[in-house]
Amino acid sequence: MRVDARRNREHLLATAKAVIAEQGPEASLNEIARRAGVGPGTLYRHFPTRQALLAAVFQDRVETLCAKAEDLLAHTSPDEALALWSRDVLAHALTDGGLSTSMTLGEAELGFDCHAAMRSAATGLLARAQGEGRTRPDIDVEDFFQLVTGVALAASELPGGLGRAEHLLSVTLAGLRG
Amino acid sequence: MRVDARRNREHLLATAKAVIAEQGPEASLNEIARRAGVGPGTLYRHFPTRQALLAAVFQDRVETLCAKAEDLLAHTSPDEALALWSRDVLAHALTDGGLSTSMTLGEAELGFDCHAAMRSAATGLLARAQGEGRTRPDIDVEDFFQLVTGVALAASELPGGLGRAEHLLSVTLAGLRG
DNA sequence: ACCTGAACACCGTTCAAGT
DNA sequence: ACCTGAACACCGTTCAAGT
Repeated sequence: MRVDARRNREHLLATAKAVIAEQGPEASLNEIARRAGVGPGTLYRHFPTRQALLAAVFQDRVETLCAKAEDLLAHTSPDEALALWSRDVLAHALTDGGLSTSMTLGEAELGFDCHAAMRSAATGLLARAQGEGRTRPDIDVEDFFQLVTGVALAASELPGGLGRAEHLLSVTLAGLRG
Repeated sequence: MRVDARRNREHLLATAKAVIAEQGPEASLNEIARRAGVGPGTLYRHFPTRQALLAAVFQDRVETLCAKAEDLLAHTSPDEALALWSRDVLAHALTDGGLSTSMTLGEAELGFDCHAAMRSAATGLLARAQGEGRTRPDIDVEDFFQLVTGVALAASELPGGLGRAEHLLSVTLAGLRG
């Protein structure tokens, strides 16, 4: 990779993070390129699809969430771990519409498959909560994610912020216990 | 209202219903006008905003939902009425992305305020379920709607259809009972 | 090898000109 | 009074031409 290419990529990514923080994940790609002082073709060269760009933008946060899952798995009781991680996922989801992108991301992008990473982090927490804790056994990882995603999507449409979202999440978590 | 204006309006509405059934609520307004054989200005004259158009398109279904609520209020037990109505709302939501529009609709459009209508229908069902039934008292109508909307939004992003959505809803309803 | 930016087909929206 | 459709400023996306 040529030096100017590498520099372009980094600058595009930094610009994308800023613009997406301002305008959300639907931000105009042309504007990102414009602000980065680069032609639209250059953006497409580095990030062939919007999803590829979003994966790169959110990668850090998803990795942090996965690390947090490992940590909770090792140091917290089954039910509490699941509840705490759900809240973290919710907070991530409410920041720049991060979840819908991280969750929906189907295929590996840039050697980093957000969907699989989140799924495997959640699988451990959920299985333990179902074995040693009080979580209903007829729930799978996909159900769990859809419920948390649902609360996040609904809460992001109406005002109320994280506080309201956490209230809704507490209802959902109660449902998961039966 | 002139006869040609009235005819244009009706034809636009019918065309909009068809196009939205095909492409969802984000369908191109220009295309709706084009298919109706009318200039875009004419569509804007009759429906000044997209929300106004969507309100007209979904009005029948929202009215049906409200009538159903009245019915359940009169003829079904508190808990069952709330559960059955939730399922109806969910089914509506999964058809052409109907819910997000009906729910988010803030102000009166065409003398028909979807949001208020749905809210008042739900208020009766929820209050009764909290008084005579087993529903948690710390839930208000807005919470209830957000939770159902959340399940609908999440279920509409991933495959699985109404069946999967009903499974998720059952978890949420369990949560509403504490 | 990589960047460039004009170009294409769209979008929502407006508004002068018509009837 | 109502309709018309060209026009405007955008959008995502592509690709020949440059360096």
